[in-house]
Amino acid sequence: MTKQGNWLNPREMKAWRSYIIASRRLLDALDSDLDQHDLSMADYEVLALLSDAPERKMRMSELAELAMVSKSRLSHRIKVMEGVGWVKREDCPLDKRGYFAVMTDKGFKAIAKAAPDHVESVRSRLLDHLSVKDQEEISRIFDRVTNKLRGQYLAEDK
Amino acid sequence: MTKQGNWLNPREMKAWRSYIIASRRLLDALDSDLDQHDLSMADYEVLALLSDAPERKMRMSELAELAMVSKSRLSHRIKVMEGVGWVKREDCPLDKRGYFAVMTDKGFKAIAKAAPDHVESVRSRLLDHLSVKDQEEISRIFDRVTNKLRGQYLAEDK
DNA sequence: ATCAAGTAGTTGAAAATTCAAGTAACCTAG
DNA sequence: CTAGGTTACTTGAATTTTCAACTACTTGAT
Repeated sequence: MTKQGNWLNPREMKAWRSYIIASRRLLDALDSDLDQHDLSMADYEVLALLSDAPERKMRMSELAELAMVSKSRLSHRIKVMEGVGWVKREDCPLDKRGYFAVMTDKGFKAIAKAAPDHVESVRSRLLDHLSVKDQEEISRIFDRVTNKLRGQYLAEDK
Repeated sequence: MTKQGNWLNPREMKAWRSYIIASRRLLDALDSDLDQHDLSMADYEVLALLSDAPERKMRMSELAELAMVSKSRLSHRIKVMEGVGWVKREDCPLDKRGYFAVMTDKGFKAIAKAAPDHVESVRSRLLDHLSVKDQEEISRIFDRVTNKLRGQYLAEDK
């Protein structure tokens, strides 16, 4: 797995650093833009997924998978969102091990309030600086990266 | 600051989602590749910066800034790295408030050992899937994003 | 010289995240 | 129908990160 001795050439190094630095700054900015709504990007994503789901409810596992967080983390997070009154748990009749996370009206209002600001934030921090061509390049390139990563993940073990 | 009502069109949405999903997976993969060396990306970055610095030492503030982490976080992190014997603190004679973080030989060995694997990881997870053209696009696009973010940051307040 | 404000860095507590178990239910081969 | 393995999720403890002081020093204006 470790074919060594291959340092990055200047072009590669540049691409890597440009990407990683912009990404760290960008994610920080987006996160701090969400502060005013008492949300993090991760929580936003969870609520956004829930709000789009049929009946605004989703199995914990599915939610964890789509939001790309661990089950444990989701579990903890849902507990605090439950405390705030944004979601409830509901047990699943078909599989008694399972639970649904169900968004409350209050939760829906919270995300409906945050969403326009978040969209504006994504725009002003990122999209506004990309031409149509750039956007297409980004989609193409990062879709490929995701596909490769998925392949590697599957190949590596489970 | 909130010019509203502007949802993302499909192209924008696609670019945003492709980027964010790939990035989350990529960063996760890189981080877990570093596990074998008992390092996180953030710690790796700190050590890499130190190892490149003259005398392998750097002022805490400068290190925090370049590594893009808070002073507090760096302080805590350096404390654990000190515990492992990778760095030491040394006080700065010119400014008695200040400290240097100094990389030890042991720390240097640790990062020298991790570096080739990390580079290979960045390659296999990202760079290998980018053409030369792609790399140039990435550099161009994300440099612009960083510049805009810097500008916004300055404009917003401090 | 003095004092107010700013800078460098640390600290401890609180919040978030990860990690390793743990519980309960489901599934399947015999 | 049942033992063994897997799946769904939670939990508590450990680690990490953030947050809000706090100390000590420096700087600059008077």
